[in-house]
Amino acid sequence: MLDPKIVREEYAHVKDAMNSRNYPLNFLEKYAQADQDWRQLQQEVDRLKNEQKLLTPKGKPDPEILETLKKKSDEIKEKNDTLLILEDAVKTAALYIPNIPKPETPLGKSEDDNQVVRMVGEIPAFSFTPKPHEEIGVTRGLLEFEKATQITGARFAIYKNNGARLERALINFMLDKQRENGYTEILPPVIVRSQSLQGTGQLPKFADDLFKLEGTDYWLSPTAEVQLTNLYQDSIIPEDELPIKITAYTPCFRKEAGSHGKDMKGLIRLHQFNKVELVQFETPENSDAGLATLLASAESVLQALKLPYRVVSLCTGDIGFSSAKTYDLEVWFPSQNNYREISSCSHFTDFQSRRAMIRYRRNADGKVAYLHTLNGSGVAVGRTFAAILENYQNQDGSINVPEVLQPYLRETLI
RNA sequence: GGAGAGAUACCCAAGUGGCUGAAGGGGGCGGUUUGCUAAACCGUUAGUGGUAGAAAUGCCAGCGAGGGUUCGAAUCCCUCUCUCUCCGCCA
Repeated sequence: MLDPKIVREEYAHVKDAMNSRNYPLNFLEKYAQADQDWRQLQQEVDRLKNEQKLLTPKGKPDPEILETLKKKSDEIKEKNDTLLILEDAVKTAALYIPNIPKPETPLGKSEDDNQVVRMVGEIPAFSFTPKPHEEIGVTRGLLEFEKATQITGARFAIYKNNGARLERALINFMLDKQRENGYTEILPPVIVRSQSLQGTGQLPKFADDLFKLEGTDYWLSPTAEVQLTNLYQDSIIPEDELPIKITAYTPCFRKEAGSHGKDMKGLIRLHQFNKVELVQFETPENSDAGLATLLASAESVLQALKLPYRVVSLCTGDIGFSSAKTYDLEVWFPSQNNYREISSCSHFTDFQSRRAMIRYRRNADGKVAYLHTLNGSGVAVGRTFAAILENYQNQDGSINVPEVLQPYLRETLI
């Protein structure tokens, strides 16, 4: 949610921001109008309520005053009904307006305008044609897709034997790594309620991307960002406790609506996947530095695994709804001869903290203010699994186990 | 799943229609006393959300959440959520 004051006072700037995102202006316009109407009537109703209060005697009112009070009450009731409708309109409209990109976010219309910030690691040279991970995984008995389709449906996978062990090793490795990086480990529920999804920005606009449990207000969480960020919903944190850095491994569930036919093979795009998530709460002064820390923490996983990757700064047309600035980490997939997203590290400014009411008490003046939230994958486990299979494959189909995983897996070759 | 009890401010707790945005206690903060500490005593202390304002400050909301009754609701009615106790079931 944007600061209402900014929308009122810097309307042109907000409008530019929406344009830079290719975001239709009608949401903003609708909001601005509703906001104006609502404030006007709010003042009117407040005034009437105050009059009513002043008129009300301490004990039982005499008949004459009672008449006046009744009239006043009717007037208030009528206007208040309208006010409630307007208030609802303002609140709803506000939830559909995306965040304002930070000035450093490159301008651009689509992912083609994203900027590669740096490339890290060396792309492996193969003396043979590298196979795609789903082929290696199935041949090697690590993955099974057909059975998963029978049991559940398309876009699900089964990990088997050393495959299951590798996935588990990766989860443990990543959590340990993030603990070294200063993140406190959390094991949250994977089911969340609407309000939490609204707090982080998935609802109300992106309900179609989520699985809802029938007959309840429960949803399968699409990312632990939801649980971790909402761990502090509706709270006021003393400044001394900041930054708060937390991490969690969770399964994530996404409908992948609108991506029919895309990435149908392998582990790249599933309805259920494992992810280690990083969430950070920072003061506005420290949040930019916080994003750098978060990004470095995500990168540390890929560096330790010696997977080649690049850092991409997403342009205004490509950053997510809630984000003001996003770096994607993209890992090298030899079979696709391309980089694929494995982590997305975002700066949300006070957008989520306004929605979820996450505030902090400033040391300087004792006042309460919205803090800044950041999050990123640290990193997507399934895609890391896939990247290891592809980058560490041998001609005979075996896979070298990355050195840092060997203590976890107790194998050097699988 | 069955039966019952509860949710009031930082904590405990009083409050069944107006003088209560809230008694009392604890805690916190300030002070008196004191060699220091403790005790005692005196004083003081709701955070928050919205809105108007350059600000000082004003106004409105707010007693688990949402509705309703009433001129007026912490108090009466309805729905929901959560917590606790007992029984049943279960990893």
